Amino acid sequence: MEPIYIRIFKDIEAKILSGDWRPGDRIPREHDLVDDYGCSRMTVSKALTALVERGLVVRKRKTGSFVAAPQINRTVMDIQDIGTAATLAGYEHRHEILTRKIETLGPVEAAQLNSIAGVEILRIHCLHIVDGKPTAVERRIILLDTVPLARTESFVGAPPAKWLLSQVPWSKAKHVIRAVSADAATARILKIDRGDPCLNLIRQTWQNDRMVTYVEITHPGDRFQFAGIFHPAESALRQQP
Amino acid sequence: MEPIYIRIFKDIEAKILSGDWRPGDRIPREHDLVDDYGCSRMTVSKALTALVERGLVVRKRKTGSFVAAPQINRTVMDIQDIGTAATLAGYEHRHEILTRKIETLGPVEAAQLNSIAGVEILRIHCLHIVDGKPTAVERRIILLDTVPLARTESFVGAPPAKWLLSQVPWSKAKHVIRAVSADAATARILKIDRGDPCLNLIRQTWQNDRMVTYVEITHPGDRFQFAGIFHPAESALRQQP
DNA sequence: GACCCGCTTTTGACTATACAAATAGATATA
DNA sequence: TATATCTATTTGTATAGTCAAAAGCGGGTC
Repeated sequence: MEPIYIRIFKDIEAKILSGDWRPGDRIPREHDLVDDYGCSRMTVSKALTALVERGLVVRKRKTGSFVAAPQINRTVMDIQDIGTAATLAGYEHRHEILTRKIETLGPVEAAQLNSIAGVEILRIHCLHIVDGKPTAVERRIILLDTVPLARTESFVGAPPAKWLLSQVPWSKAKHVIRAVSADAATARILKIDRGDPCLNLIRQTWQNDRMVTYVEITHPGDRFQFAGIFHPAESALRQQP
Repeated sequence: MEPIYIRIFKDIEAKILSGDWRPGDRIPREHDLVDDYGCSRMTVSKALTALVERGLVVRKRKTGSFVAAPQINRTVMDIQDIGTAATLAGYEHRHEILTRKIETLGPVEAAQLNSIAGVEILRIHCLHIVDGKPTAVERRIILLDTVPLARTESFVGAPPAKWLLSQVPWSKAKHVIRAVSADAATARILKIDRGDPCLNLIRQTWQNDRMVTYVEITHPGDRFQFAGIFHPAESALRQQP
């Protein structure tokens, strides 16, 4: 028999991850959940505390509890929203959409992504420019099945990573980081020499086992690095500021 | 006024991070903590739950709660114990200590590491060989002040990363990941060509604001990558298996 | 309008207690 | 001796409340 607080946790998590409750939505008050589940407030509170810890919920006295804005707040992901990182470091950042087209996923790529051939995808190539210098090429595939709104999104206002994050909470992410030599096309776009070392990041994201996006980001080795400071303690205890 | 459960959390955390209570040591029973702090068992339990979440404590019915074996279980770190990663992937792994000497930290390096010149350090160069191929050069500095036992450790049995982990729990870590070209020395050791792309990882670790170690690991780009799958949910709820 | 005051809602911390589940160690049995 | 059974200990979940702190809201005063 599953503990009640875990049932509550999973129920709410499911509502959020499925997109049923969207970022900013208010979630039921503790008292209502007490009524719904027929349990004590401590039990509800335990579930909500875990959801805050998980990063899906924010709570505020008097106002209530809300679905949190999805955030890349853990693990490597911290490092990888180029725009935010650049802004934080005090640099000016802009991006250019190089190509943007709707296709169907071919069999080879489907196998590679562990997805199914024939589904509709949006393929985007995007260049990131930080401090006036080309700093990353982003080659991305978005599954239109999972994110239908992407079909009409131009990505001019916010780059794909940022836009996606505001649309879809992720439940699983896979990363690969490697060093590669620049191929001809990449070298031309980034204005570096062929063969120069590049930092290559691949990220694939799922929402409840439905693939959301696959992206490969290539940085010139001399113009970018991933950096992060980790205090493992911080996450466990979160006193209000 | 700080909540009691946070006081308990911090007290125990401090005992563990200072090395006062060592991995495997039993920590006071909940009932004893109740007496010590003059609070209810629920409050103690909340603190202990947070410590489990933080990864510092394991609890077991009937037997009690214990200081957890330090583990690299979060963030990028998952990926970076070469030996473990190699073994998991089914490869044979061994390492060779190339050089090992005790020095004092020079002013330039001290500034670079944000440490103080003149302190005694152990400098180690180490080669990692996976599946018969040289896969990483590790250049490491260990502060003998913080880790006195390192003075007499040969690192033949366990490579420095693993040995350190068993000795010192970390409270803060800083990472940098970049792509670089192999310099002459690195190329020779790794048996690659000068200029080949390499994945370069720098990690600096502290225990309570005392620096523990600084390490730079260089991988041939074609022979190594960091990969990881993240389920942000897992950490928040930890049901007993 | 600008400011202060108090009311009300909602979460935050905590208590004292109860019973359940796991299990190490002792005891009894074949 | 080996195995099954019991028991005591310790954590795990849950209850049903209390009091406190934050903060939105409205009213009154100047």
